[in-house]
Formats: sequence, C-alpha cells, structure tokens
Amino acid sequence: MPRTPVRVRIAPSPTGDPHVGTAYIALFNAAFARHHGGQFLLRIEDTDQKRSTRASEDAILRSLKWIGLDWDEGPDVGGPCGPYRQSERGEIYRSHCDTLIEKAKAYRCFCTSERLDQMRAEQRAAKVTSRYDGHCRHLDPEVSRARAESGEAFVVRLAMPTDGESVVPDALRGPVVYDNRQIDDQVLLKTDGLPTYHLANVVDDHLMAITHVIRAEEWINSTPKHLALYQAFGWEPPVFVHMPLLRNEDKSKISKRKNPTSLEFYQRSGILPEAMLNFLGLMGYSMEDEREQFTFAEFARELDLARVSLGGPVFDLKKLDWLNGMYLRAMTPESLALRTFAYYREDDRHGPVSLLVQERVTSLADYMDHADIFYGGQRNPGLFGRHLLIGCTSRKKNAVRLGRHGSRAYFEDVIARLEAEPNWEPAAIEAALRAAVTQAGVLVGDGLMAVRVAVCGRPTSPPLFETMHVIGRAVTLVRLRAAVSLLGDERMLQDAIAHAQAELDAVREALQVAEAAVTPTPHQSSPAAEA
RNA sequence: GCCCCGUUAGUCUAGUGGUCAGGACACGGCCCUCUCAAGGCUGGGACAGGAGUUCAACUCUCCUACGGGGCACCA
Repeated sequence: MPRTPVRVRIAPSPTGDPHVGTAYIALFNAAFARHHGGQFLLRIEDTDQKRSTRASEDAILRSLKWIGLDWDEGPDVGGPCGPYRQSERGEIYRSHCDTLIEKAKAYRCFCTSERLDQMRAEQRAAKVTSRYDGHCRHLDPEVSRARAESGEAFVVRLAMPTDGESVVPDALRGPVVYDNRQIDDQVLLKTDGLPTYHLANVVDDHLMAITHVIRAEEWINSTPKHLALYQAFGWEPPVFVHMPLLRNEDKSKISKRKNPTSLEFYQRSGILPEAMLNFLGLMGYSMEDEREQFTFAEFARELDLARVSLGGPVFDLKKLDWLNGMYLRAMTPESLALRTFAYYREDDRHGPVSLLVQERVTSLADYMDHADIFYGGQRNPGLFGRHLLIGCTSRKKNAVRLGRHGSRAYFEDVIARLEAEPNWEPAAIEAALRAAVTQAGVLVGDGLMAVRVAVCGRPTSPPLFETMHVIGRAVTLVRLRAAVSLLGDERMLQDAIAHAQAELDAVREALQVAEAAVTPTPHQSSPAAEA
C-alpha cells in the first residue's frame, strides 16, 4: 500500500518542444496522485544552462494544461516546497554536495575532458563498460580542498561502492540487480557549479517529499546511482516505477525524426485534448474491462499500475485519429460546431494568417480556401507530388533535375538547416532555404516550389517564407519530414504514382465526355442547335 | 563492446497453469445508401525458437534469437 500522502511529480527539461512522452508520463503521475488523493507536482529541470529556455518551459506548461492536466505545486502556482525551478535552487544542491564530500560519499575530480575521452576510448577498445577510473577518488581531502580553493576547475563525483550489488526494486519488474562495478562514479556537480540531473533529482524528490517516482524506462539504469545517493544522505528512497518508452513504427524510442512528437503539433492538427489524453492512457495500459474510451477521471479512479504492460507501445497515429473521430461523433452537432470554431478562435495567429490571405480573398467564404494551409497537421501533396522532385516540372531550359534521391537529399538539407536555425523568422527561413538551394545547385524557383508543395500541399501559397513562419516550426518540420519519407519510401512513392494516375485517368475521362458534348453527332443534336 | 529491460496478428492490447487464445485500430468482403463518411455484419491474421518443471503450459525456469534502453560536466 502506498505511503500517505502520495506525492508524485513530472519533471520536464525545458529544452525543446513540449514532448508527447512528457505528457504520457505526466498523465500516469497525475492519475496516480488523483487515485490516491495525493498531490501532483511539476518541477522544471533546467540545470542544463546551454539548452534550457524559458520559451520551452512556457510551451511545456501550456501544452500540459491543454491536454487537461494540472498540478498542485509548480513554478507557476507555487507551493510549500519551492522554488520549483532547479536553476533557482543552486545553493541547496551545493550545500548537499558539500555534506556528501564531508562524509566521503563524494569527491572532487580535477580530470580534464581530454583525459576522460581518452580513458573511455581505451575502455571501449578493451571491451569493458565505460566507467570513471577513480583517478581522483583517493586524493587527500586536504589536497583536494587546496586545489579547489586555488581556483582549479573541478566536478564532484559520487563515490559508488566498488563491489557488491545494487538492487533496484522496480514496482513493475521486481528486483533488478546490478553489479556495482558496472556503475560509474557519476558527476553530481558540474564545473559551472550546477548539479547534474542525478543529484538535483534525488535532492529535490526528497525535499519535496516525493513518495513515488513514476518515470520513463530510460532512467532505470541510473537508478542504482540514485539509490546510492539516498543511502549516502541517509534518506528513505521513493518507490520506483519505470514506464515503457513510447516507440516509433520501427520500435525505436519515439523521436521527432520519425514521428510528430510535439504536443503543439497535435493541438494544431485538431486533435481534441481529451482524445489525446485518452489515447496516451491506452499506451502500455488497459482498463480492467478493456474499455478503450474513458475520461481522465475514470482513468484516475480505476488506475492500477500492475496493469501496465512493459512492451514498448508503438505510437499509432491511425488509432489516435479513430479515437478523435469517436469523440467528435459523440458530441452534439451544436457543440461540434462550437468546438470547431473555438479551435480556430483560440489559435493565436489570426493577424498573421489574415495578412497573408487578405489580398487573395474575394469573399468571406473564400477565406478558408486560402487559409487552410495554416491549420491542421500533415497535408497530402497528392496530385502535386511531382513538384517534390526538384526541377522535374520546370519549364526552364536551364533547370537542374535532381530526381528522387537528389530531391530527398535536398529536403534533408533543408530540414537540417531549419533545425539549426534558432530564430523561426521569415528572414532566417529565407536564408536557410536559399543556402539549401545554392548547395543543391538548383534553380531558386524549383527548389522553393518543392518546399512549398511539401509544406502547403499545393503549388500555390502566399509568400513561402512568411507562410512557413506562420505555420510554425513544429508543423513545418513534420510536413517536410513527410516529404522526405515519401521520396525515400518505394511503397509510398508507388502509392503516390497510382494516385496521380487515377486522377489523370479521371481527368481524361472527363475530357472525353466534355469533347463529346461539344461535338454533337447528328442524333444528339438538339432542336435549338438545328435552328 | 559491456550492462539492463522487453517479446500474444501490421499496430494497441486481454490473458497470471486447463480459454474454440478475447477485444480495438488498420486491411478485405457484404449490408445500409444519391456520393463520401459513419454504422451493422463478416473474413484473414498472433502466443519468437528450443529445452525443462507439471497430469497440463501463452502463462513458471533456463538457453538462444530478435527488439529496445543505458553506458556524458544532457536530461
């Protein structure tokens, strides 16, 4: 039986788009807290100064709220265990680290990264687990202190036991045994004075009275280090629950290269938040009566972690769409309309979208014919897929034709450049695209047309750079990656060809019918034509 | 390479020694129907392989194979 009061947390790192995996783990934590009448907290793990941004943090909070999760304590709502942003708790970690050094459970390490790299390379070559070799572990405490005080750069490492075993009592798997010789003397405090995940996580979980750590399986191998820390501090560890990892179609850990992972993408796509949450509740989990549609309240009420299945679930967009459709059909017609209007109304890009669409519209009803490219997730280039083959549709004499593989490489280059660009602004987008065009050596118009068709799904759109800016990074990149896989996948390509062929046949047939209609044969002539 | 975890159909899953291995998505067929959806009915499709324990293994144990994760001054 769980300790009371149950306290659990979600601890996202604000280093990118709000991730679907974060929502997945958050769902189980929030439901677990609700189930036991406990608290659910949100803590921001922003100890990586180089990658953490406030924009990402804001987006993560926004997206978690969007799918309907809320928390009892967190950086935005406060609480008794604050601050809830690790970057604001530096002093806490430093003092805890000091006590560890005093207890000889941790030590300063002055090794250079060059030495460490070399050491790992050697270990790799010798086919043994990479592990810090303990070079600085037995420095005399006074010498260590003196070197630190003289200003020499150092990190603090955990002094792991060098023999024996560590047993992780995972709630879903039973005891998982590790040979301590496999476990590294993990860095706890970085040269910049900030803690690593391992230290901050353990200290905060203890200080915030977390009773159950429900997190992704990728953490299971570092749990022995965490256990060692609890022991070094003399604290009681929480219950550990490692959830399976969401997977791509090829079973690898879900990644943005192979799947839309941003919650913003799903929101933009018109997925209902309650359907999204419901779908996540189906990943690695099933209700006792095998019901597949349920609300968060039902999920929380019936949640039983023993029912979690450990095989990594593939994130199947098809089933999400089906589920979303079920929710849509279950609404009253009135609320479907209102939800739809709200979907557009709550979108904050009215101004920019209108600006681009305005000079092209002829009536209010015409607006959406132009604006549709800004909404929804993936778009099917369908009939216009030929434009994805750079130069192949060009009428210009000097056109450079890339063909399938070249076009694919071009799109990959475009994606890489856009990903590397921190500012999602028209000018930056333009620079990235022009650079890719130059790199590929194709005509500007042809290169940009390919991108336009990939991103908009058709060869007409407002100015491309502004359009991509308004469509947004997450959706734009998903659409571009879809173009890459279309170009790279024989079967998808065949489908596209078959589709285009069918369209062509239909057009031919229509043409024949129309021609027949304007060249009347004698028995078809009407009295009016004879007059 | 080393360590850890996992393995029921293309996918999500039920199943905790005795079931005709159940449901859902997707796919095929039929019905409904002015189209398309939706809906109804229906079909094909799974216990990774091998040993062992047992009267009896999808279920327990071991080995193999395959998949995944981890091995950072990232989380």
